[in-house]
Amino acid sequence: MQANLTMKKIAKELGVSVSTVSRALQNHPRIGSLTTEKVQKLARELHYQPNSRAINFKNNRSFNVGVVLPYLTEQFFSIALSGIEETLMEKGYSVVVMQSKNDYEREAAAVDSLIRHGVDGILVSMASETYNKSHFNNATHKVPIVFFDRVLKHPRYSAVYGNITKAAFDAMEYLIEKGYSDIALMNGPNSLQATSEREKGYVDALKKYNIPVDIQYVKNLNLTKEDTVLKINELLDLENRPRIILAFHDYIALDAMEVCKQRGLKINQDISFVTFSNLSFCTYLDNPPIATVEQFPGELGSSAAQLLLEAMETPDTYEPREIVIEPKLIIR
Amino acid sequence: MQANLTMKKIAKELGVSVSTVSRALQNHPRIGSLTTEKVQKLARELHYQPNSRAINFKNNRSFNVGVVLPYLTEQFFSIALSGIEETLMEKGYSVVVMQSKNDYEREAAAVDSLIRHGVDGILVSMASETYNKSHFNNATHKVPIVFFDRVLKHPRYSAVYGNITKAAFDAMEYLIEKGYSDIALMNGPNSLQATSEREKGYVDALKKYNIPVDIQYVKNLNLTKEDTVLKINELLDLENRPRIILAFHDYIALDAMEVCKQRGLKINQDISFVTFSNLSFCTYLDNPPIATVEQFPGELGSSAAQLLLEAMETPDTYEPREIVIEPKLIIR
DNA sequence: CTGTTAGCGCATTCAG
DNA sequence: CTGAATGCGCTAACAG
Repeated sequence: MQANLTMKKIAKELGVSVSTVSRALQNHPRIGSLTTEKVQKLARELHYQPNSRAINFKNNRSFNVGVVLPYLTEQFFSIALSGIEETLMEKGYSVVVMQSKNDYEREAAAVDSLIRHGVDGILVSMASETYNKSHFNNATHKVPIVFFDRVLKHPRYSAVYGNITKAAFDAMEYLIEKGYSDIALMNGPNSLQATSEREKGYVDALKKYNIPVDIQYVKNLNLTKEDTVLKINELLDLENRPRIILAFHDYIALDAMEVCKQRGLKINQDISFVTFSNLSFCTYLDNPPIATVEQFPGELGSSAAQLLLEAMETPDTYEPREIVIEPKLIIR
Repeated sequence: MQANLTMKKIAKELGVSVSTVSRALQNHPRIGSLTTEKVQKLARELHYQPNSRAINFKNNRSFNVGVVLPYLTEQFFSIALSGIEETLMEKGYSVVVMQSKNDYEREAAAVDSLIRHGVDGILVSMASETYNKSHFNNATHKVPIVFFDRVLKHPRYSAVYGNITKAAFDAMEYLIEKGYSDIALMNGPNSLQATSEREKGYVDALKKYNIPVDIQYVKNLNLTKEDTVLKINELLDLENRPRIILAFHDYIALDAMEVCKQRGLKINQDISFVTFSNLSFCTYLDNPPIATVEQFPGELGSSAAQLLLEAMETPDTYEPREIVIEPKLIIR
């Protein structure tokens, strides 16, 4: 564990100066080929590794990028992270990851910690409990920030997100055209931008087909299982209970399905689901959601990473902007 | 994006020396409380942030830890990573993550890249295709390495892993006591240590109950879907096809179940499954595996992180060692 | 072609 | 109590 083989030692060993070693190691043209050879040979023999901390320091770059997301254990985010990692790795960057657990304090601490750890840029998918944006403002004075999926829409920031309004509209239109009615919406928390967008798509589609919007059919969830159980029960207790439920994501649908089954309803017969995410395991269900909106989390992540790369590598010409990834309705 | 507010500037501003600023900022006792106050006030107003790259350089520490694992998108690993992140975050470390995609070259490149990025330690869950260990040997000269789950057993390295032999034995014993016979094993790739351990537990249990080991019942898979389909078909083609299948993990079981259904077999009636992982969504299946071995990936990750912390913080007294996490058989 | 020097930001030792 | 000087490892401008 000797991390202290510096150029100085190999310079002394060879009786040359440190700068000669430095130059020889980077194949500087103005160094004699004999010297270069000699230096490189010894460096190899001694397993010389340049001290990255010194280089980071000197260049004021770390080639590290921070990622802050709600939960690593949610497949949506781990897929996004995977896309991020692949994109950045190709360009020689490493990914430093932190979980906010949807908590504002943790998110602020994570952003702060990343800055202190010296990352060159930050990717964020916001915590649902984030009510105050000052931690982003502070951070953006030091490094560029790009949001993905759970974005902060503001001219100062770049953001990559799915067109949720259209996705919701398309899903509704598909269902309505298919002849379904009594469609309820189990939406996300108020704090998420996507929640109002999803509601808009839902309402727009109903309006287009002159179907009255029943306010009782629209529920916002806080994403805990208890709340899901509560809200699905409320929906099932309505005198005209919904035939179809548009669910925030697959896990909400699965939890709701359980309640339905307990109450004696047959899935995809008495009641069906459409979800906003396409988790691989749903194909294994005997009665999966009849349709699902694929949001391409890997693309979201890698597009955000691309934007960040641009922001980091050409900061002078970089202008914050938004990229919209079109989700795709998948009929099962 | 001005990342260049140094102590020098605040020293000049206040007409004191840089060293005074440095000391004031760390509440050095030998600095006048007025000066300290004055310095800290200005630092706060100017949003002074110490340059972490300079500090890393000076202390020869980065408080970054590298994690190399096969796939972020596999829930087992994302849960492990989550455990790692939680444990390290508490101690002020950040996590740099890289995927090996089970490829030796990528794994070696990842380890190398982490070293170059200046991490203080590395956690590894080995790629299944890793045949050469020299990248670990090189790395361990610079920073400590701890393996988790897919471990390299060697006195030089610490490792945290599940007791797979016992888990397999327990699962088998449960099945045998329950009266099941004709139990097949869809195991992992040869390259994984756990594969032979699982086979040992399987064989040991059969021997204990004087049941002959049928070599045709034991299949090693390469974890591609095609191979899974191939091997389950081979098993189903046997004249006495298995009644129970012990599967490497849930996704193998799910893919195998599909084939079974296509061939007209009823799951949990004609054929049942037991798996080596407890993925949350299995509880939503209509016919889930009848039992599963919970391996506590989060614990594996956080225990490995603990060992690494010890190795990094008290390198002089640290001795590599192994921690075994006992898996738990969960009957559904 | 190669050596000397300076400097990145900070902590620390040595002087006052 | 405070300032000046030093050095971490490396690169690069400046001199030969």
